Amino acid sequence: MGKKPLVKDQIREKQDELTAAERRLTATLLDDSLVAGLQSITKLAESAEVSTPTIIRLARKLGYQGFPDLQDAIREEIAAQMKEPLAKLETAELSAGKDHIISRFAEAVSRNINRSLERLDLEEFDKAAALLSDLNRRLYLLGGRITRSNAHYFFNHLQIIRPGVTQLDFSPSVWPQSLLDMDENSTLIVFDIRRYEKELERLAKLVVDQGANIVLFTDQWGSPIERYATFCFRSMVEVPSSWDSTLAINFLIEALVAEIQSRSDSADRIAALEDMIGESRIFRSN
Amino acid sequence: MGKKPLVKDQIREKQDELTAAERRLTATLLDDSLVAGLQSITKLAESAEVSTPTIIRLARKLGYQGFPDLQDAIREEIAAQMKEPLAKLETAELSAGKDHIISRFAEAVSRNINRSLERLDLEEFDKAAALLSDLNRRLYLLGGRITRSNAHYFFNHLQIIRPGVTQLDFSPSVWPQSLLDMDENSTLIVFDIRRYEKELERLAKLVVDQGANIVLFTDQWGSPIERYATFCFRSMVEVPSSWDSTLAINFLIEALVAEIQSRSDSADRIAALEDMIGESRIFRSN
DNA sequence: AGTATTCTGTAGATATTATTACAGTACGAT
DNA sequence: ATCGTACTGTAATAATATCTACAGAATACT
Repeated sequence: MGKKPLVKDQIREKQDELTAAERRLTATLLDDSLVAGLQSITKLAESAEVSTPTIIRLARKLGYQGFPDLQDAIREEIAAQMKEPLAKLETAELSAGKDHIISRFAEAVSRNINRSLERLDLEEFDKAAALLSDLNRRLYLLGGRITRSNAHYFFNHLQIIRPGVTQLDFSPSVWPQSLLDMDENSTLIVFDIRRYEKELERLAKLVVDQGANIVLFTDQWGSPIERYATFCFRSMVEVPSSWDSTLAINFLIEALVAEIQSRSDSADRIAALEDMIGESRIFRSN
Repeated sequence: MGKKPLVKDQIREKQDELTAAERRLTATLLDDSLVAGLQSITKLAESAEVSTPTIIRLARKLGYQGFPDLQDAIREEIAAQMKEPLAKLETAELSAGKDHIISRFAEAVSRNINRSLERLDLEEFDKAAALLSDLNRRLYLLGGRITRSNAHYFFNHLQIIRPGVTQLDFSPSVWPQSLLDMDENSTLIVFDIRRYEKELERLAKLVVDQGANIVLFTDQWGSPIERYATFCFRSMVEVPSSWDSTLAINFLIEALVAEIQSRSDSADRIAALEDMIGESRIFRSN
């Protein structure tokens, strides 16, 4: 069985060979992500302001036997879309926005988070959260050229939630100092997406040799560090940009922060911090 | 007209008063985000392995006149969901995952990005992108306690794409030095979500007084800095966590990076940078 | 302008679907 | 065990949808 083409695409493709009434019809359909096509042929005819035979003729032009046949295809397509955690943008940005970067970007991001979540093993997530919540373990964070921001974001939160969290400097020259401390009671959280950085891999090896665990965040292709990692989270990163998107990675970070927070009852800790911030603010303001 | 309840919720609500066959039916429906309900009553009956009258009886129990009436409701509901750029997760994580943090988080994030994009004015986005692409202007970035990571992420990319980009230190004590340079040819990109930070606001005022522009990224409620900002992007940040989610903000950052990149033809610049990185890597690796 | 061609809709035939009435079945209570 | 109640499906009927045939309208081409 060959893969069926999407009705949406079929319509776009044949747009040129369509007649006026048929275009009125396809406009109504596309306007609505095809949902309008799930009504009865009569109702659809009314809302598109064409006659019912026009609808049947279109269905045949697209290669279907009749209207119910087309309807089945549409229903399947919509069902497939609904299954996705985050559906494509496509029809959302109406009028001028169709080809806007925001529109294309949203579509890609949806796909990325979708696919990333599909692959995500919830048990692994929970175990990783447990590991990172363990107050007997020290945490170290490290990112690459781009992902250092993500590492920092994670660090920023972890540091507030629990003690024993250290962010490694981006410069390898100062790593050795922290490296000394990493043992079997340590966990290194490392971010490495393409282009994978040699220095990170070398550090990972050293760290594992000293008995520490590694939690890795990488892209869909997987960093070489995977072989050293106890937990590995792959996220999709491709977007219509010269740059990769770390949004799916950020999603995981934020979800982990929420989970770790709820595991380590850190209400006291945060309250204390808030106090300190409050005081220092009073101190610094006029 | 009162707002109609969602079919999905109606089903869940009445779950207790449903009979065995009816439950079989609702299981089939919910399993499929209700899409199965858009088939003919006959087909639906087959796939749920109940008789057609059972379907009608369920429709009546839910308060509809008959099957077509229920179908209309379902279609509307699905149409509404399809209109959202990013649909809710809900049904996606089947099995054990329903109440998992990942599931709830994904739903919240969908809503956040959805709403944020709905509000987003594409023209404003384009104008902001143009402003940030203007090589005659210097850019300064600054974030708050949490958002400094976002600022850093943006900085990280901007710095590669174009010259004249500076990240302000998080500590207000060293601001004055950069402040001296900010004039009508400067743009300050500032991130400020709740709890809005007084220091940022004061800086914003000073900066505007000196003639610089401000591009602000804030949350749905809006930072006090809005009054000083030339461009202001509000994003939804609430998630089931003790922390706010900056994912919608990151979305904007990444989209802006893509757009700015494509405007400022920075291929040469990046190639040069890649060279430098390559060399320094060779240098550092044995 | 006239003719050929294509497009589109009307109306009725056909097929399918939704509904109803009723009967059988399962199950719990007395 | 028997009765009663509630559940479920079968089969016939009513309603509706789909499709076909045909004819009028629009368009393109001499």
